[in-house]
Amino acid sequence: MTSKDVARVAGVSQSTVSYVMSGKRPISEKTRRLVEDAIAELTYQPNAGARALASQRTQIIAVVMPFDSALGAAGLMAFIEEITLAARQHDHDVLLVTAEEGVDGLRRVAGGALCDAVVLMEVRTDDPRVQIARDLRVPTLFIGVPADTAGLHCIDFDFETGARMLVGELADAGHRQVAVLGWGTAELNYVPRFRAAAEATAAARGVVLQWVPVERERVEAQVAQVLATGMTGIVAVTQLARVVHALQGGGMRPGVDLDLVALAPDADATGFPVPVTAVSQHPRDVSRQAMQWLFELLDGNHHGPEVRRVPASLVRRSSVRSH
Amino acid sequence: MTSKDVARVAGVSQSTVSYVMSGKRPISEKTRRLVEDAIAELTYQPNAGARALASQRTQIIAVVMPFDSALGAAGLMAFIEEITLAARQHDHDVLLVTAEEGVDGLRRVAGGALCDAVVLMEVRTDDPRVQIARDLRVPTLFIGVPADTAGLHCIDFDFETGARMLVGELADAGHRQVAVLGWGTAELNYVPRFRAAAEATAAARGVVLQWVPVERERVEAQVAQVLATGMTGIVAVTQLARVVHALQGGGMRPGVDLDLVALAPDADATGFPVPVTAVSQHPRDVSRQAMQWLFELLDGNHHGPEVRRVPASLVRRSSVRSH
DNA sequence: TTGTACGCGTTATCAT
DNA sequence: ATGATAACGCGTACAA
Repeated sequence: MTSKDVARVAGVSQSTVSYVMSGKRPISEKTRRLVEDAIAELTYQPNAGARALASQRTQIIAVVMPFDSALGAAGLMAFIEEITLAARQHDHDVLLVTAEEGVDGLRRVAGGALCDAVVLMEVRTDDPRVQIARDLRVPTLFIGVPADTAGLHCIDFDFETGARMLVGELADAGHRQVAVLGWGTAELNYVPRFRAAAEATAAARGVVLQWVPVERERVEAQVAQVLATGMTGIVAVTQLARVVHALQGGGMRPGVDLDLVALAPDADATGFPVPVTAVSQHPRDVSRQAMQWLFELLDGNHHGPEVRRVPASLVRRSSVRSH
Repeated sequence: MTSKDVARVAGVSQSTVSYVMSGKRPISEKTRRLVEDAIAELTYQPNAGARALASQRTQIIAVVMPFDSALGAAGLMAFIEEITLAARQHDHDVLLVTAEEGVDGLRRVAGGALCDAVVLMEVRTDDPRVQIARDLRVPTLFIGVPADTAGLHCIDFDFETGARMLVGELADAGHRQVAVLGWGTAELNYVPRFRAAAEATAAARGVVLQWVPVERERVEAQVAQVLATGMTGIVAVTQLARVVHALQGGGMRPGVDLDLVALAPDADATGFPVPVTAVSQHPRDVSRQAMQWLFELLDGNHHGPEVRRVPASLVRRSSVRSH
């Protein structure tokens, strides 16, 4: 089924069929109906390859995705879901690219004209893909803020403000020293961003901050170690479930024996007997805004390169004693 | 950068470039080097649209995916990861289609020649997409077994055997009545499959089976209700984390005060203080085998329509008292 | 072993 | 308002 067939059935020229579909030319009501009827009768659908070749537009967004993220599987799925939804709303599809393909993956999808734009997740502080992205023929959106953002479009959750809020909350509760159960890596872009802001806030508020790089399999031991020092102000930024487990194991009840705040999705923070005061990374907001921006770029609304942050907000629950 | 440019630089014809890349024609060592050097020099990459148009092959697999699955986010990610990896190994890419698009999504990607094949997840017992898939121009693989499989290619985990193993394990442990904390819906294809097998096994072993359709937010209450009946043999097929929590809350220790078996990924089953005897759905095995099959179909190895099952296996851990 | 020429199904520029 | 017609970039039958 090609547009030629439609043209034959409708008794018009092939180009008329094309113009009826694109609406880029005034068409008389009569021939419009003729063509539309033929399209319906033949259940015609334009060939994506031919359209891409002729129009230089694939209607495809490539998404470079990590498979094990500090966000967790649920966070990743939320990202993908929002991105796909937004794409479809703009008549685009989503092509999945694994982070494992690295720099080559970027080159492949952009260079081969497989896509009209790229969304890059789980950006590293010093990310080799940044270099490539700068002179790609397609607009590229970074979810995350690498060290050198010159010429880039970056958007991310405002980890800095989030860190300030969490440390501030414990400082407000009267703590003079707090432990931050932090990420074990420093490569992910937001880790140093979060950490620096947390430490600056601590310094400004006159509290001593101890950064504990959490290892997935040693959470219990590490929490026990922190508790042993008599510390009663804790910020958990990852592995919240295991941390809560470990605290309970140590006989310490959040909101009673100690104060716990977390960086975690609302679903996670409310999933425990004691709901946890937390800042959410709002993965859905981030991806929604990212896609909105991306389509503005595709529509030629040329905002220059820029770094955008999605506002942080803290929700108070019962894991911190009122004061 | 087109193959024409490469041809000019290499001093050969455009078709020679094409044949060098496809290997579908003997090429002299000399011209091969000429062409390959030119390709490298220009960092040439063939245009995907043009290639698809000429070859009638897009090198793209469409994956129709649910965003909230009974599998959980981690299970879904495992599927996507394996599918994407397998696709890349066969020089294909993955296009994401949301289950929300339903029947139209299928028609869109297949009819528009956007993809060479379709993988369909989270199939329902009575799935409207089955009808469409039968006369699609591209091979379609169902992950899951709908009621009417005539003319379809279906593959799934062997839920039937899994059910037998789990109920059998509790029967072996001497239980004369067991509660199955099951899925709350009956629409998903594997729910009735699992349930029927579980009930058949129970009947054959002379045990009374109580099927409890679990509701995400009422797990605690439902577990309490089951415990109140004095039941000490439990099969959890979903929401394992919440179930374990609820049991602990009720003061019942798996492997001590009662016997618990589960249908759950190994990672989940071992994530608790008491590791749980479980049958894993092996999402990675399922998707790997699915993709292998799919590419056999694409390569023209025409196995007829068929239903395949990925073997179940039970791993004994300490949530069941030895006997 | 290599080159020529056509077709794939659109979009878009000329004409009319 | 509509119809020819020329790209778009690649694959491949046909020639040489």
